Amino acid sequence: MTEFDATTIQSSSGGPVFSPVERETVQDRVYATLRSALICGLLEPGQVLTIRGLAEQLATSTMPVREALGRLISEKAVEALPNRSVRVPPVTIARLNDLVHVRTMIEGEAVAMAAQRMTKADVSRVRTILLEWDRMRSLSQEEDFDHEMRLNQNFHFEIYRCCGSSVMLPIIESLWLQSGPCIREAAYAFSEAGGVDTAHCHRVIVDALEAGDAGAARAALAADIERPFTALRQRLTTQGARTSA
Amino acid sequence: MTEFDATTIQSSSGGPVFSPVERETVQDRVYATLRSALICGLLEPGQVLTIRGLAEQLATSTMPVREALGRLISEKAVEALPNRSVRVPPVTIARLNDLVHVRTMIEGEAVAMAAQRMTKADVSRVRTILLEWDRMRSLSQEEDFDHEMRLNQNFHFEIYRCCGSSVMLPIIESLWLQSGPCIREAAYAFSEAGGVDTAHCHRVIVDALEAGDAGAARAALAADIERPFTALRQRLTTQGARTSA
DNA sequence: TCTTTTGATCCGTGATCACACTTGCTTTGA
DNA sequence: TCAAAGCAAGTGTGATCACGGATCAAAAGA
Repeated sequence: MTEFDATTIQSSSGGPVFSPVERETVQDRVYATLRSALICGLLEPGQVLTIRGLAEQLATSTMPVREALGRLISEKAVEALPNRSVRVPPVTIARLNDLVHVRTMIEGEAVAMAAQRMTKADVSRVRTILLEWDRMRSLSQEEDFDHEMRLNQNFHFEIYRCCGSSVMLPIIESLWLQSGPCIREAAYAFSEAGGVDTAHCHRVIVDALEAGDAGAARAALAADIERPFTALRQRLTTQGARTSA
Repeated sequence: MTEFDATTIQSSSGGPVFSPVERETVQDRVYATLRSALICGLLEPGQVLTIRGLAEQLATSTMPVREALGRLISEKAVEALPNRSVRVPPVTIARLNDLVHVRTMIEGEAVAMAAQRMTKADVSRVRTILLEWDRMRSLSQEEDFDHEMRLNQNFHFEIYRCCGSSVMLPIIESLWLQSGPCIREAAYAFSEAGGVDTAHCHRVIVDALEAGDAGAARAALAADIERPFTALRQRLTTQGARTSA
């Protein structure tokens, strides 16, 4: 099985020339689009999504959309109302605290595991993301939230991928999907309070990873997760029942 | 909103007569059927599932089946092969260790949280399940694995429901879905080694919950999760590549 | 006898349609 | 003027069909 057939095309170095082409279905593209929109917070909490509406916007039939929505529902990224319509979950303080607690526990374990498994190459790959981040900050004065959130996501998942648990990764992805709609607002709220600490936080994490200090990495990540949510929590408690309608 | 309309039918005691009827779609029934089969280990690891085949067995069209399978795929209960066919994930030692580790962490946190929140009524409800278990064991000499696994599931989730985290519950359900196909074989393997300790384990858990001792509850649960898997792990290492084909 | 090719069959994907239910607005009545 | 009935547009669910790709077995060739 691990041997190549006699007819397998090989390069002069002995390796195979072609890697399998990826076959992306329409459903996959729809799912990826919605998922990205959810994680980046482009969809407002409480917003109702209709199959036909999304199908029209995405210029497909209803079929790929309903299956993509079904996947998102079972990942708790969107919720199915008893009317059988679906909406992105509204943000409440209870749900916020719940998400922060679970994320701290699970992602904390992931970085702790990663800290004891990451090679020098792994760490330097993560540092590269931080460098790109710094360059972006210095170049563009106006803040590009979409790019920043994508870099943040890459930073974290580059680490999580090193934890060695293929069971944990999908769980963490689901948690990010659930906290995505909050995060955007949280990022805004936090940016006002001064977002430079985020970079500092990330640097502490990488240092801990490089030193193989699992406890320090876990603590630094906990701070990183907790920080934007405290700002959002304050905003929710003060202006109260705005999103509860 | 909390007031009844003037036209709301009320009983003589003042309460409403009718509660909302549940609307179960075909897709929900298909999903529930597959899910139950998966958790109870009725489906063999590595087995390939076809949409048309399941639709024929369940006497429906392909539509509800493909959507139910889509949900199960995104919950990692089954896996999608590059051929676009789906199968029950095969059992490997690495996956086994991964599942045990993650389950111990997450479910351990859940029982620890539950230990500090459960009321006397909650604890007695859990004890009732153990009593039913004892009665079942004493009555039928031949072992009814299906019933036993359902009681085990009820026991654990009755506790987890008390942890107060609506984010954790779906994650734990997904983990059970993933370890279901292994568990059946593990239960067989463990039953030979003497399964009376399971009842003891559960009793220790309930005692810890009643005392509100989070640490003891977590430790007892960890032992409960670990035990059947060690037997299965031994079996896999000895007879080796049986399921790897 | 073994390899290769060809053909039929099966399967997943996506499109389209019919049906039942919900929703929101208009009309009708007091 | 207001509330209730009625109507119409919109939505999710499920069935059916067409199309492209995958799989497997039989047949043709070396």
